[in-house]
Order: sequence, then structure tokens, then C-alpha cells
Amino acid sequence: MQLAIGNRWRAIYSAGVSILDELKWRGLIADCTDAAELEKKLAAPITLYCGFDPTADSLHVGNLVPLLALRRFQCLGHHPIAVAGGATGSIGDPSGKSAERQLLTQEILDHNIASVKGQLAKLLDFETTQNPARLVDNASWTKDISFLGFLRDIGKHFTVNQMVAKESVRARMEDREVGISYTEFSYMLLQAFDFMVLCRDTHCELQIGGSDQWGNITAGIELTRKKLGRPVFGLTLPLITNADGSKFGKTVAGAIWLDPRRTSVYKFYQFWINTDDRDVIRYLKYFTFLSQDEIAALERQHVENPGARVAHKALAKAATDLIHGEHATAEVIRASEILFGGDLQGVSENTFNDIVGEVPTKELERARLEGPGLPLIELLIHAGLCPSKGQARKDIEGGGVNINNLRESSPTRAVTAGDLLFGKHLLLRKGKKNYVVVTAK
RNA sequence: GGUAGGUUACCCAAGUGGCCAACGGGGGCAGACUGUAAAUCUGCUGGCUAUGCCUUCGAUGGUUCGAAUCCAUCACCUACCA
Repeated sequence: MQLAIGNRWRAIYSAGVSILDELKWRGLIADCTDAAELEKKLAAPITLYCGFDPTADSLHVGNLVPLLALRRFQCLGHHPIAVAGGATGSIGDPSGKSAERQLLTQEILDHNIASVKGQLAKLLDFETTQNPARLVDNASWTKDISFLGFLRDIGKHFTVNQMVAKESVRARMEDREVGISYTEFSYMLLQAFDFMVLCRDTHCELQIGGSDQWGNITAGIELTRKKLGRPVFGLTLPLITNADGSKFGKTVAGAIWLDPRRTSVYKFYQFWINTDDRDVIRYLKYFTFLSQDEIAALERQHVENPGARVAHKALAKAATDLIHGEHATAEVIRASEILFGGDLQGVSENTFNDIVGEVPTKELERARLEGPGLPLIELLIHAGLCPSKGQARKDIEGGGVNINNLRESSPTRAVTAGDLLFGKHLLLRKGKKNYVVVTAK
């Protein structure tokens, strides 16, 4: 498998760079246990892990920070283990969740684990001979443990007092409206058990995760110390926040997924392009493997001329390259340039074909355009741009609808074959950036 | 188990017999300005065969010419008591 990150990065950082320094300048260290001791440990390659619970059949951009952090460790010679949470995912982590969640059925869980494993496998290097990544499922070591055995061997090492004191549990106990089930309450024990098992069986000495994982990680550190008498470490990555206070990686339509079937490559690229100016430099540090110098150069250009959005383009390209590969990225960049590059009037058929299939594209039976044509209102619904006729009418009257990039403000407008570009396509736009190509067939 | 209070649109929240498709705020969508940015300003924010019609104020029944509003039952939530 070809890794999008490439060897260039590896070459830049190959010699003598400390992973902690690397994470530090990127702003990727939220908290860490015994930093001085960890620094010493990291002088030689160590094994570390990060867990990913299969709550859906795809990871999303929010999972990218810890995942890329694993990769950063690997690039500097350390041995990463990605843990797919077959066991923990069946329980549900209460961390950062304000309410109890529905348990996933075994079928959904199995499906999710398989999908997520595939995505994890794409972002780490399993081929290198020096420090290949490993992918394991924590169900493999929990499935044969008996309930009594777990209570005796693991449960005995925790007091309910300290468990209750963890932020994730306390928040839920203080909120009398929601509460926390015994199931979710127990989650931290399972994750602690993971760390202990990984330390015992693979000499894993460090667990990384989002800052909401702090409590779970420290639980694992304590368990490992008590059971194995070995000091292990924890490091958390910051929670990514948007400058406007909204949640990173979420839109009204939902999360931005890594799976192109859930979030198209075009939408994925657009998500990054639309990053708030105030966030873009930070995100370059978080989500790309560009060097400190490269990012500093981008920052200079950004400050000098923010309108050019050089930093946004670099961020979007780097992130999309990483997840979807350079070929798909080049295509969506091309489509974006055509759509947002200014005048669309003179585009050739060849050029136009570059955006077909990249932006959301819908088919339409040619027959519906015959005679009086198809009411624009219905076409907007067909294209998925408007949820109802009433909304479509309002959008048209409000001046938000364009056909072939010309504003159409008559709600009674009908679309006929004469409107087709190159006899085939219609380019619909709602608002500034919601494009749909409708293709007659 | 007892008593009191609550359940309104995506969220918060007003409304306590007709002036209610339901104040206000948030969020969202659209427009202007811009740079596919932020901030600001403006409009919209249940559906439709559309100067009207239909569905909606926890659920089901009832009172009434007329119910989000009154009554009854049920469900759920909260507080105090046990």
C-alpha cells in the first residue's frame, strides 16, 4: 500500500528529532504524565498505542488527530499499535458524553469494526521492516475472560471512590436527569485492562488519546503499575476547537467522515477549504505533515494576503491527499477551481465534464424536460438542494437559486431541454457554494 | 408510595378559551458586503394542488360554536416527603 505521507517527510525528520518536541511545536500535547521520565524513555524507540472505538462504520476527521499522532510517532521510529475497540465499543465510553447511549447490536458492531480496521490500516505503515504498525482488536483478549475472573483480577484494583471521582463519571452523576449505567461506569476498567495487557504482551509503554481520555489512560497506568509493577505513560492530545466555538468536524449535515461513501471527496476538500481564517494555521499543524518551516511560510503568506487563501488550499490539499490519495485530490481541486474560479460562462464541454461526478450529481429522465418542462421547484427537490416545495419557493424568491450560474428568481420557472448545457447537463446552485449537476439521460 | 410542579417547533423558552402555525433567543438557510473567511446588516425558518386548505403544542378521550389553553385517564420528567 502506498502511503500518502510519503518518504519526504520521513527524510526531513529522520535524524535526532524528538517526538515530544515535534508534538510540542504543533500544539499537540494537552497533558502528559511524568514528562521528564517520558522524554528519557523516548530517546529510544518505544511501543505505544491508541484505541479507536467502532461507534460507526467510518472514522471521521475528529479521529484524525490521535491517528496522525500515532503516525508521527512511527515516522520517528517508534512502534505504534492501533487498537480497534471491539470490546470497549460494545460497552460505550461515557467520556465526553452527556447521556447514556444505545448499545450497538453485534451485527452493526462487527460491520463497524471491519470498516474501521480498514481505515486504520491505510494511515499507518504496516510494510516497513523496522517498526511496522500493528492493528489489534481488544475483543481478542477480553472475550475469554469470565465476569468473576475480571472482578477478582481487575476490579479489586479499583476503588469506586476513585472511579466516581473521574470527570467522565462525575459529570454524569451530577446531572440527575441522565445518570450513568453500570455498563458505562465500567468502561474505564476495560480500557485500563487493555493498557495492562498491551504492556504485558507487547511491552507497550505509552498510551495516547484525546484529552477526554485522560481518566481512562491514568486508570490504565495505575492498573499496570499495580499488576505488573511497571511504570507506563500517558499523553493526551488537545480537543480541537473552532474559533467560533462550534465543534470541530461537525456540520449540520453531520460529521465529516473519512469514508468517501459517507462524505464525498469533494465535500471533504471543501470542508477544509472553508476553515475559519483564525483556525487555519493551527489546523495545518494538527492535520498535516508539513514541516515547521513550510507552515511558517504559509502563515506569512496568509497574514499578508488572507484573501488568496494559500494556507487554506495547502491545508485542504494535504488533508485530502492523506485520506483520499493524490489522484482523487487533484480531481476535486480541479472541480473546485472551475466552480469557484469565477466566470463559468465560457467553459468548454471538456472542462465542464471535469466537475460532473465530482460535485454531487443527479440523473434526470430526459422526458421530464419535454413540453412545458419540469418546474424548477421540483427539480431543486429532485437534486436534493431543497427539502420541500415551500422551502424551494422561498429560496428562489430570496434570490438564492442559480441555473447554470444565472440567478433565477421566478418560482414558476420551468426547466426545459433548452436549458441544458452541451445538451446534457444543468448546473444548479443554491446559495454561494451548494452545487449540484443534473444530468439528463 | 404521598404531595406539588412540569412535558410547546432543531434547542432553549413565552403563551393559560377565539387576535395562534403559535412572542423572544439560539441554531440553521438565503440575500447584501467580501475572499467559497470573520464581523455586521436584512429576510426566511410545519406542509400543500397556496389571498385559501391541511397537520402540529407528551398520548388518548371529553367539555365547547371554538382548545396549546378547561376536564378525565395514561406515559414520562423534576422537586419535597416516605
